[in-house]
This record gives sequence, C-alpha cells and structure tokens, in this order.
Amino acid sequence: MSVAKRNTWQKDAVKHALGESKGFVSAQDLHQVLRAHGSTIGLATVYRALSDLANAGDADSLQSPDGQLLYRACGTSHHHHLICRECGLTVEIDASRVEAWADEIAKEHGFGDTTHTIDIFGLCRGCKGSK
Amino acid sequence: MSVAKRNTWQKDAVKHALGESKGFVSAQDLHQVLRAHGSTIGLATVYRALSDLANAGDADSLQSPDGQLLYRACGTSHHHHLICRECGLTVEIDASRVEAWADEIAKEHGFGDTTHTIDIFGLCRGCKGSK
DNA sequence: AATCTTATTGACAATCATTATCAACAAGAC
DNA sequence: GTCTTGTTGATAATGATTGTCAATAAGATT
Repeated sequence: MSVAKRNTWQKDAVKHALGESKGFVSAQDLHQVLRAHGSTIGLATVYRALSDLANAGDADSLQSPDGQLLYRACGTSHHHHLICRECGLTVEIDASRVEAWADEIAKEHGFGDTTHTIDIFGLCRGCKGSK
Repeated sequence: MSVAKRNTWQKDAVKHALGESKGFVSAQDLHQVLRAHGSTIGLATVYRALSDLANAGDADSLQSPDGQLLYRACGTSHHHHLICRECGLTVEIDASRVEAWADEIAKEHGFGDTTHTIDIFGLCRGCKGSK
C-alpha cells in the first residue's frame, strides 16, 4: 500500500484544539479559536481535518438542533451524549441498553445497515439557575 | 383573546400534502410536489406552514443525517422513528422504554428541561435488495 | 542534501437549505 | 362593503458546508 496520509501541523492543530474544547464545537468555532491563537489555518482545512477525525473515529459528530454539525474529541468507544443547550457542557452517557434496543427494533422491522441518533439536550444545573 | 390566525388554502394544501406523503419529506420536496399538482404556492409559505404545523404538534420534525429538516404528519402522541435512508419509508416505533431511560439519565446528572433525539436510520427490506 | 512525486493546503467560488424583507393581497370582524 | 392586519410570494440575504485549483510542502528516493 502506498503513502496515503501525511502529517501536517494543521491536522495536529485541529486535533489539539478539539481536545482542548469542553463540549461540542462547530468547525466555524474551531476555526475562529485557532485564528484567535495566531494560526493561519484555513477554514476549509478545518472542515477537512474534522471530517477526517470523525472518519478515523477520533472525533464524534452530531447535528445540533439548529442544523449545525458539531464535533467533539472522543475515544474509540461508541457512546452518546447529554448536552447542555445553553453552555455546551457535555456528559458522555453509557447507552448500551439503548444500543441493544435500537438494533433489536431495526431487525424486527427488517432494516439493516443501521445507524442511530440518540442524544439528549437540556439545561445543566448551572444554566437552569441563570434563567 | 384576539384573532391571531387565519385559515388559508395554502395552509390546508401543505397540511394535506404532508398527510399524503408516506415518510418524512423536506420542505423543498413538498413544495415541488405541490407545484407539480398545479399549485402556485410559494416556497417560503411551505416553510412557514410546516414550521407552524410542527409548533402546533400536528407534524413531527427531525434532522436528516445530511442536515436537512424533514417533516411528517403525526398525531399528538410523542414517538420516534425508524427511517429508511434510501426511500424514506418510516416506521413509528414505541420508545417508552427509551423515553424513561432518557429522563432518568438526565435527572441523574442534574439536567432539566430536556428534549431528546432518538431516531434510527437504516435500509429497509426493499432497499437492501436493490443495492 | 537535492530532487521528485503527489497529498495537502487555503483563498475563493459555488451550493444548498433556510430565513428575512416587504409590497401586494385577502380573511374575517364590523 | 369596508377596514384592519395576518398572510402570501418573489426575491434577496444569510450561513454552513463543499468544490476548485494553483501553490505548497511531506516524505520517499536518490
């Protein structure tokens, strides 16, 4: 096999910045953060790097309720999230029970090649008070 | 209380067309269907009508994996969906077990005012074969 | 270290869904 | 019928994401 991937400071920068972020962030946000720190990275590159990370399983992606793609660094294990809609605080939740349930339901109806979207949005303790 | 809403043939058309549709449809799709049937309804109006229906609880909305907003006529009961990513076929699924689980998890972490996104995408029996 | 190949970058244009604007229109009250 | 004002629809505006492509640079090869 050939040399398919090259290491660039841009990819590292995105990966690192994603790791620094608390909750889920959009590509746009991440780009602005990087620029604010003096980086000259391009927006398209951030999108590409995030997409690659997500494909490689080093990042998790989901759609925010208003349609933006959000990313977050994560380990390899599949899991789901409890997300504060106000401050972006994210709690990883174990969803093995729901996983099993989803697969079961899908099989039951003859569906294959399934993916699921299971996320809970709410207001965390802190943000509940400040309303 | 004052007269806040007016009945127009446009709203009826959207509601009716949504009812006719099998699975989830985008506003764009619905607009094209309506135009194809000879209606002169405007795209913006379809968006507004769908948004209103969703607010009123007469329609259910969700984000497709590629970021589009999809709508579907539905009763008032809260439920979730198993959706064919190829043909849009939709199966309503009873998710009471998952509902309970979601609430429990949220409470456990001090989250309030929660909403959740629980949807399963896959290939239905028919579309699995035609690949 | 010099060179070569080609994956990658970044500025910018192109898409695409959705929302905002606003003058013209029409539903329903009087 | 008239009047008020919610509603419509053509169009522009927005905003996120993706495509384009010449210039750049990573890493293999010499």
